Amino acid sequence: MNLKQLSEHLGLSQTTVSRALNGYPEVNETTRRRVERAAAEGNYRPNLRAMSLATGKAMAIGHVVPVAHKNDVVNPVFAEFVAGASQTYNLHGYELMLTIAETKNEESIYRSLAAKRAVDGVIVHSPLRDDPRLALLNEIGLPFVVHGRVCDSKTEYNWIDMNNRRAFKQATQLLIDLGHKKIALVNGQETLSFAWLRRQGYEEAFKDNQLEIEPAFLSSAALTETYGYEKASELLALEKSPSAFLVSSYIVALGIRRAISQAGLNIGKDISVIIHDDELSYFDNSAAVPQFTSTRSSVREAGILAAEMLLKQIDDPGLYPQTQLLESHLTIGSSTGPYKA
Amino acid sequence: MNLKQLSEHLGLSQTTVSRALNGYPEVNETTRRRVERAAAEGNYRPNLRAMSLATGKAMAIGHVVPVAHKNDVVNPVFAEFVAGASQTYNLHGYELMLTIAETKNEESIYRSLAAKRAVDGVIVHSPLRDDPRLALLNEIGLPFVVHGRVCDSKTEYNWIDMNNRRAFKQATQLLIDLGHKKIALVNGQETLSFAWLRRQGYEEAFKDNQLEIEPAFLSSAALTETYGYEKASELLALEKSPSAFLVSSYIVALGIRRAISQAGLNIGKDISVIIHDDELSYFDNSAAVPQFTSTRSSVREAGILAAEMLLKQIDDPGLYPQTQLLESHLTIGSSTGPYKA
DNA sequence: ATCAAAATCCAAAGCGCCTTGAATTACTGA
DNA sequence: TCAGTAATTCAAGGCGCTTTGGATTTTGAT
Repeated sequence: MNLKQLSEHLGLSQTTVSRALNGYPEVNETTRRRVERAAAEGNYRPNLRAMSLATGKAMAIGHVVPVAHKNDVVNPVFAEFVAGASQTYNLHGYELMLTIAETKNEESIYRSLAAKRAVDGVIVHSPLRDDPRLALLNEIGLPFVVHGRVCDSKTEYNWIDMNNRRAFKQATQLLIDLGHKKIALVNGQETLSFAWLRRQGYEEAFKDNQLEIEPAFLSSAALTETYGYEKASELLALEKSPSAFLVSSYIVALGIRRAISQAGLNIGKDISVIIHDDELSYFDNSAAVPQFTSTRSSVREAGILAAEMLLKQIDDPGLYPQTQLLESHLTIGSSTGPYKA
Repeated sequence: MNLKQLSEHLGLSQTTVSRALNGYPEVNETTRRRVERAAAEGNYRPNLRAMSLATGKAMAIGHVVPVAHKNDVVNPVFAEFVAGASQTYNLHGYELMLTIAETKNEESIYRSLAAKRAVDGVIVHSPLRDDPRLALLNEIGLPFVVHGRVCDSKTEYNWIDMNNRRAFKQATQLLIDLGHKKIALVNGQETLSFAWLRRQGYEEAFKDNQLEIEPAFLSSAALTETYGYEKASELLALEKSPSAFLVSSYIVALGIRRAISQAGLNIGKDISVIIHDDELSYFDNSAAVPQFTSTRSSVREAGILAAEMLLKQIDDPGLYPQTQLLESHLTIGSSTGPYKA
């Protein structure tokens, strides 16, 4: 069923039917209702491609998720973020176009999306400290929102981020207050800006308390369970081993927990652990007393907000770049306790 | 840069340029090269929407991922599957349109996708034992491939699945061979067909060995870490507690491991655990001696194959329904050992 | 040199929608 | 009653591409 058929069926012109359905004022209310009823009965929806062509809007948003290599880790955060964004798009009649792209192909994918007019804007995932995608997207003139921030950017741009620096400073301070000094930071890859900012928070807390950082306690890598396990095993075997771990994700913490229990130690008693909790739905850390003390921030919520921000930008291209900094909530669980010598 | 501009620039008709770029034979090789060069220089790509409208093909595939309620668990398997599928689409010039949909909205989303002509076909995720989506998609005539199988379907349809029944039968048999009789099955929701089939495999092994199933040892729920922890804690506290766990996912097994170590027991010695391993990239279980004994099957690979199957079906709508059953590999890790009284 | 066949190229129609500008009808006040 | 205005409706053009059917040029064999 297309517009032509529908309008013939109704004995009206295509113009009138189109206007009736799109809420234009210059159509009689009675007619409008008649049209709407017929459209519903015939299960009529405007052909998306024809509509797009006529209006010049793709009614789609691109999400380009980078992976380093073909079979590399897909950041588990992305599914949750996308679940949030998808909610927003559904509400506004937009589609979500997803591409998982190897980093080396990213530029050509963005260019292609723009040239093909496949999307009205994109969400940039996993920004780097100094991310070439900003310049690229500005050059090709595709509206975008970054999930995270680009630390070294000179220009303004739309972003939404969790306050990584503050979260990790706060968490470090909590550990210091508990008497810990040997605090290992098990971080994500520090070319990624979120990890870099977390490290800064960690360092600031040490500086504020005039404590020295032990370089061996700093590590960064892709956030897998194995990484957590291996790093913690290694650190716990040291003569001067850490008494606390500050960990960038729940998944990594699971590996750390494995190493700790294998070493015969007790989380929350012998060793303290604080994680950042993105509130992934299959890792529920929200019990009355959560298993992990954590800095918490819903990444699904971030997805909703990022999508809203982007749609706003698309609606009004003249808008001054929007930014939004979400605060995390430090929640005490059973994985932290006072330092024991 | 659009076709009109490009053809004017070249002093050719739009017809010729279009044909040159689309590989039609009726164009001089010299001309074709000239056109291709100019197109590359001008970074010309056909407008996707215009192309779609003209050809009647959307050049997009829909993935509708169901969640029970708005903030419910997004199956972590989906991200990995989609990463595979996306590879295939990139290769063939298709886009991936993603919707996270509450179950109650699914029907309207499929109908809308079809009526809007937004996609050429869809992948059906997380099929139920008796899934209404098959009839729906057949009714609206949208090509589809199911990731998994619908147990009670009378009609033929395209699917790709892992041999869940055989995998869990084999795993159960391994445990029985090791002397275990009290084997707990920690399964996914058994309205979902994968979980139902796994349960059947488990039951068949028991029957083959003339063993009785203890009903208290069967459980099923959404696959979260917490579920694993709580269920294992509960079972281990029983007077007659299981000596082995057969677990539907890595994530759930992490919770079980937590419960086991909290009970002061040792995995692989006091208690055996076998998991099904979807080879999620952030849970690497592929060490020389993996931490978990597992039935293994790459869900990313399944994504690649499912996408190829669907594209084939779209290319040739007359094709007889294709099916593909992937076998898993039983790999011995350090989480299993002989039964100790 | 000639003519049919093959090789190139082109003009124009059409995909399904929105939107401009004009035409028709209904309503208002004098 | 009638012009003047407001309320409805419509015809037609255009978005950027593919494709049909036809026109033109080249080629090859006689």
